[in-house]
Amino acid sequence: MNLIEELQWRGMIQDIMPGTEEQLSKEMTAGYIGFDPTADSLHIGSLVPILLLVHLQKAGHKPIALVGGATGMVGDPSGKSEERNLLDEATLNHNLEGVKGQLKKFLDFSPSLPNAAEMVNNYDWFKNMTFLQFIRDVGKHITVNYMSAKDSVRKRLEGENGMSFTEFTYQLVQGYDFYWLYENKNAKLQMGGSDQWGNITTGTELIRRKAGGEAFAFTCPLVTKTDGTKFGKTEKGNVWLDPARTTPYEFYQFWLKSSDADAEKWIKTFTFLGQEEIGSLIDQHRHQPEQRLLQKTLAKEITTFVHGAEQYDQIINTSKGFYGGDPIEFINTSSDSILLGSGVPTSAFSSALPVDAVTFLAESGSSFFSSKGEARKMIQQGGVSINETKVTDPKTMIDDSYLLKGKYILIRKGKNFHLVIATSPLS
RNA sequence: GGGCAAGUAGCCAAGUGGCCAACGGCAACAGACUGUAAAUCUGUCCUCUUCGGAGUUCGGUGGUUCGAAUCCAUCCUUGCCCA
Repeated sequence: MNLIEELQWRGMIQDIMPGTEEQLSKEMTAGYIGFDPTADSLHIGSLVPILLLVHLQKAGHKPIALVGGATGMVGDPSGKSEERNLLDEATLNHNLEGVKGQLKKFLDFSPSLPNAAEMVNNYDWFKNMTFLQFIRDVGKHITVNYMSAKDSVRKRLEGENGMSFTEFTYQLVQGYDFYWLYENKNAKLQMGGSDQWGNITTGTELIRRKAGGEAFAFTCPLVTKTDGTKFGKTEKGNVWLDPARTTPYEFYQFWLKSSDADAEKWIKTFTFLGQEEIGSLIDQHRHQPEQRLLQKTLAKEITTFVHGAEQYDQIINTSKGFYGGDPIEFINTSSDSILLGSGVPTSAFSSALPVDAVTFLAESGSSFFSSKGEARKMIQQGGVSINETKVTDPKTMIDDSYLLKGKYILIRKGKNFHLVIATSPLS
């Protein structure tokens, strides 16, 4: 199975330019993907592009990860119905560093490799480019008619919000990236999410017209959930790759909670397991869905890939402790480092016990209960347990007798476990 | 610069003088059912609350009125058309 066939099987190819497969089987090819520095960490939406680069490298080709120091200053209109706000330079630089640091973990940059991965920043070739230079050397080759025909542009022209010249220019800026990499790094392939197709083809067009060369591209479908809601969100927001933003434990739990239908799709896309193995996993899962074998495997593979095997072991231990048996028992018998190490959501309670349950929850420092009113409502709806006992009366008093190991209290909102550390218990 | 249209809660979107914290849908959270699924049904969903209420909203500001998201003036933003 060649690279394209494999990616197709994994459901990672949406559009592909004719000749791409031939190019890839002909010679070692450098291919790139751009990452936007819209935040200082990538989130799991960027995982698919990262995996594309990894697959590319595994197949013997050279992956180039481009961070958009220049394009990030402009703002990609693709998939956006409104004009984007520009980031200031300090934020941009901060984000760039964060994103670069993460990308480094996933690819092999060893200089000894013939197909060593490379990281570039398009700011490097744009910083000295003048406006006049750009419109003479680049803009001249592409017609406005061509640019306007792109979906990302057309939708905005037809829509109610219009589009600034800056965003209109974006595809040309990105197109020039491809051209530059083609000329300087011999990059003949660009990949990206399917929303990037329009921008990508502007690049190949530019290469054709300006350099008389031929370049290739394919895109991957955007990851969706079967129920149509947005992928990659939890109660607390985006799922990030940065353990400081989304703890490995929460990361693992995100995948573990995926639905059967999603798990079947995602295990192909997000893991490196082979066709046969996945086939048999799906088969087993269908016979015994309650085992959640697919979800467990999916979560294990991705968590290991992103956070490492050691973290995974710790998480699995914690997860089993909380969900498998008796959480109270687990807390009582585990060391602090095991309890806290992998990142079960925790918070510190700072007032003195005893207090009533509502106040306790509201002041637990937890993002799960933002106010007394909310805590009360949750209790009244039957959504709160303290130390695994459902709280039904908002006036329940929480005192020292609730403390586990003299300092912990286990709160549960819905199915989320949450550890509160009482720091100043009444004695 | 001129003409027309629009700006409502996280998003979409009703309301066009009092019954409006504002119909409905989506998303989100919780409950039941389950497999830490999905689907379905139920509740919550501006903020705070001693659950009795209290406070702040409908682009901004001023006005008319007993009373405005709704009327008037003006400003801002956006789109379309004309110059």
